[in-house]
Amino acid sequence: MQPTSARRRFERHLQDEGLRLTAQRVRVLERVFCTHEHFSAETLFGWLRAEDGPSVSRATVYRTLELLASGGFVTVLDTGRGEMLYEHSLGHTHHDHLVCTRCGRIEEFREAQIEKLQKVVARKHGFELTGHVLRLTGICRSCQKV
Amino acid sequence: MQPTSARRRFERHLQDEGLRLTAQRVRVLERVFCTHEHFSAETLFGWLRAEDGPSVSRATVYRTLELLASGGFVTVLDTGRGEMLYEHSLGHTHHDHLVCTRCGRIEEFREAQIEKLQKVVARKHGFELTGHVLRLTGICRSCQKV
DNA sequence: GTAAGTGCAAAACATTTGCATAAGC
DNA sequence: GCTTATGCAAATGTTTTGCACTTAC
Repeated sequence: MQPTSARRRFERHLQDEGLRLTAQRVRVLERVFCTHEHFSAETLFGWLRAEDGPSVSRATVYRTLELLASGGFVTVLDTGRGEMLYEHSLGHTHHDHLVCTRCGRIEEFREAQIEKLQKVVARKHGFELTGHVLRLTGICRSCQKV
Repeated sequence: MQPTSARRRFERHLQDEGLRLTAQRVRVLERVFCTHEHFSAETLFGWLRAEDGPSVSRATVYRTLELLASGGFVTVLDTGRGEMLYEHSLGHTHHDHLVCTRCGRIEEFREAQIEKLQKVVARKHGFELTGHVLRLTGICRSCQKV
């Protein structure tokens, strides 16, 4: 998905929800769609600060990330160490992560069968499934050689 | 696993690692093995405070939980809400969790088929699998009614 | 006796919030 | 103009840390 297309969608989303289109919201959205890495709110705030100076406040970065997450523009990935990571999600199909505990390398995977089984488990427990975190940890191919 | 047996193992573990057996460490271990619930460091600190008064400091609770986790006496469960939960793990078979995002309720499940698929995914990516985090989030039966 | 462990309070850290000001619609 | 969004700084909540004191070995 192109950044411009993301922006157009975002503008439509704001309008649909009766929210205002502000320079800060647009700037956050565009910066988010400039990167394919995973990033934290704090990291994003740092990027904006470095690139534009004090154009968007820390509070607004947090508030806008929440807005983007609820609108499906970014997905949240819980690292398991007290901070949330984000990644833009338009044009990305859902995936989970494999993390190398030695070098930190992150690979993505898709496994429909696992998704299906998760639904079965949730139903069995009477839960209405809203999301999941699946992170496989291990040693990647190149670290195994060392 | 009986608390006394856990304690014996713990004492052996400390000796093996050249660590000291202190009243605080024993008290934390015993309190941990008294409950089958999931608990946070803060909750555990509260229990100890309520039951014995100021017998173990907050810092020591945190430090001892880390010690217990690294020794495999407790496992850590990341709730995704900025706090870590713990549960004692001796004598428990492996399981994953369902978390209700409304009331915080946690249920355990075991699903061999998912575990098997995880191994397949890891092999496909050339990873040597060492662990995983699988947490399903949703709305539990009683919260759905409200 | 000495190194490891503890307690305390302060610091660190990510995130949230109250409220006055600014700005979209 | 009315209401929402922003910025700031202070508050929050959990976890970590520096350091003097205590204690297991």
